[in-house]
Amino acid sequence: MSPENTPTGNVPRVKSASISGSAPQSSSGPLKGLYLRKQDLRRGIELMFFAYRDFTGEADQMLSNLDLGRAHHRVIYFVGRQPGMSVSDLLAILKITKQSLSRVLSHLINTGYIQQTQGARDKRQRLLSLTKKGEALEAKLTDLQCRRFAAAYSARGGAAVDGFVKVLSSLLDDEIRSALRQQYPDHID
Amino acid sequence: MSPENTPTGNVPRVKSASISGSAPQSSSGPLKGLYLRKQDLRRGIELMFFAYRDFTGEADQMLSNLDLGRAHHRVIYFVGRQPGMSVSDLLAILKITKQSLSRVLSHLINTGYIQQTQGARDKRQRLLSLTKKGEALEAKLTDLQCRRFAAAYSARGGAAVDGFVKVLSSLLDDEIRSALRQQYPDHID
DNA sequence: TATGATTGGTCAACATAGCTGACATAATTG
DNA sequence: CAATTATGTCAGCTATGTTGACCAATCATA
Repeated sequence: MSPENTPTGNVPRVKSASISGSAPQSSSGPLKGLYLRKQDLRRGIELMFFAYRDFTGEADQMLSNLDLGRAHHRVIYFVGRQPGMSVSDLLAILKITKQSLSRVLSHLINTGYIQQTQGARDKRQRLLSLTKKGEALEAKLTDLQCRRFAAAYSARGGAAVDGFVKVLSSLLDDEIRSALRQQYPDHID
Repeated sequence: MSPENTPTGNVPRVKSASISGSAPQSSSGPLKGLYLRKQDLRRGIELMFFAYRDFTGEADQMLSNLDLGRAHHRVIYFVGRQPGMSVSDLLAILKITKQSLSRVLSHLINTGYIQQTQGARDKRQRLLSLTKKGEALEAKLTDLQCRRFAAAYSARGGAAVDGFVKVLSSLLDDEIRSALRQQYPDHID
């Protein structure tokens, strides 16, 4: 990136999407338009990378002790969130192929974390839910991650949480954002 | 998770890390302590999952057209961010094994995206930097992701960005957070 | 009711990107 | 000189994604 190599003290900005045309002044005002500098955007990129890795790290560790991976975690998490969901519901959320899901899901069924029941209205459907064993694992994993969020939220306060949720929502693809908007009744969007 | 199955309208909270002992009241005040409900924490978990996927999606697409993957992207990104870094610097950032890095890095060197120069002070070091070709690719990829951040930041404003950065920082492992604190002069932490 | 679409599953093969373990070379450091 | 460090390499394994080709059961409808 050529503007990255501009000489000392320069503050390059991205050349798109300015909402109000007004340019930023001086520095470091908490509410000023001064958060579109290249360095601020890169900080966002890097925070997403590191935070995602740390956010998943503890759960990954616990999972590996059970010979499970992050893919299993996702299945357990979303089935626990919405028991009775169909396989195609899950595929739509995870956005992976059914062959990829099958490997993981079969294993979770064979090892007694997840059970399937035939759909009542549509007998083709295999509705997914956690077994007692699955619920116990989901609880441990989700508690781990919730604790991390609770600590971060508590440390930063409600206004920061509000901004966090708003910005994350705006980072989503439109399709996903509108899907989530329906699921969270009090979603900030 | 058993509290997940509590009957209608219940609002279970996580059982740790309350900073001020004060309990939350009523609902929906933007600044109140009412952001530690289980559903709020799960929303955070899910937003991280979806936002990270969407955030990396566009770049992944562009990379796959060049027969590169996300691992190559990380190398290109961090070398572009800090040209002249050593291999062990990069390993410390990525937290992968040198064997994993080697596969990706060798490929990037062979295909002319990255070059190595012998360290002056320590001749064992191979200092990494982007070639012109590498700079061009880094620029395209980073621009893609910066655009997404710029749009989100613009849409939500400086206060939201501030909260976003604060909460993401607090989600980090301590070790990473203190490392980042040094790199960003005006970091909110 | 016959046909076509949907839901879910399977087999096979492949790619990416992580891992461990065992070595090797060159340069630095004590 | 000996130990440590920085880097690289070979070999093999695992997890998780991908295509493509099928198949069976069920549903919806002309």
